[in-house]
Amino acid sequence: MSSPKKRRLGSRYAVLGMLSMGLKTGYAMKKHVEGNLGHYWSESYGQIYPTLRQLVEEGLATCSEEKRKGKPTRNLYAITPSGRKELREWLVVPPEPQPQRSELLLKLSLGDRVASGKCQKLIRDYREQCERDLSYLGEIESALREPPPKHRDQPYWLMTLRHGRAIREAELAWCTETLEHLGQLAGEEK
Amino acid sequence: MSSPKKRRLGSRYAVLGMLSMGLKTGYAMKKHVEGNLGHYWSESYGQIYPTLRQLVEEGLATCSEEKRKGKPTRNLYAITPSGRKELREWLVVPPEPQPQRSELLLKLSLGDRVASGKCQKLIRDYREQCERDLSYLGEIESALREPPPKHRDQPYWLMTLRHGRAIREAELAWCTETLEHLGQLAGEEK
DNA sequence: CTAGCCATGTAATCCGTTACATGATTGG
DNA sequence: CCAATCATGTAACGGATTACATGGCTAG
Repeated sequence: MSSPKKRRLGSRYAVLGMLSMGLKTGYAMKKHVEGNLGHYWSESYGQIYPTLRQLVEEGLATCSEEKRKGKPTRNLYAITPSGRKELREWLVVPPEPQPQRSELLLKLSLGDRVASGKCQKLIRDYREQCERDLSYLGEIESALREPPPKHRDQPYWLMTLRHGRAIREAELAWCTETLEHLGQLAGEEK
Repeated sequence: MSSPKKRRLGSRYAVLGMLSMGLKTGYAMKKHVEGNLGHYWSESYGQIYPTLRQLVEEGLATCSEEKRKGKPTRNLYAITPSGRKELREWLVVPPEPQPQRSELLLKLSLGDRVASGKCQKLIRDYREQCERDLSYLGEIESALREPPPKHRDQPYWLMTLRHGRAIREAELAWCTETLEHLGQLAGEEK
């Protein structure tokens, strides 16, 4: 009974979460995702606005129009008590492992089909990407540590940043290792 | 001009790649994905069969029906020279960073909304998942190393396995670190 | 004046999984 | 006889991005 339908609903709770942080407009949420959650989350307007409307319909959020002189009218959203409740319930459900696809690894696994230099380029490009990611994470982190008024969520945000750093550093090490292996393969070939 | 449409096309090349490895049926490809690529790729029948048909239409693969006594009839596919060419071209295009979403990190970032024990459980569960993944990767690896007849792709498959291991080990370390941080937070709270 | 930001929203499209439908053979 | 495995495929659904459409204000 009650077939165990697997619905993702990620966007729904991301939006609800941002409401719980005090973000009030769809626009602000998009900016927040781009600027702060970029390393582990993404969200598009096409998801955000319909989701906000739906949350209001379900009574998990409220909406009020704000008319301001000299600025565009905007819709201000706020989370309701039942919204907070549903968010808390979702937070404690262990996320089921999401099947991830890595285009890089797929390409690498077929590396035998191309010249070894091409494979190495693939890895070197990826290594550079990781380095860029690391410096980007560093920027977010220092921005987050700087001002005295610690946000209540700050300690948790730091944990997510540390995760990003740990992964990227592991990837860097793997790139180095893999470049060596590719070099050996290219050598044997001759 | 020529608007830069971003199409993913991942499944297309995954299938083409498996054809280039000598896999001949859609069924076999599904099994191969489940058994060997599971740690970095997934593919469903709903993708595989239509893709195979499309590849034949485009001349990148051929199809022949094989009738066997005592076994179900099956369609045998094979890659064509132009298929190999297109695959090789795709292989050297650097994959653009795919926006990834981590439900775990999203939940953790909102950890302030639930009791600290709940957060710790989230991380402990995740740590166990990583450990399971690691032993699964170990199984694949030993199966891959065992028999003398080295597959031509074996060295590359080992690289992807090392990637999985590197990431999972980094995640384990992060879990440990994060549990400590959560413990401290819970302590301060009192 | 014009580029860029604030702000909202929708429609088309793509990508992918799940569930369903079918059916033969083999091994216990 | 029944379950598992081999084997193929489609339809429905869901989730997410992209592109489009609109428009006012501000700073250079």
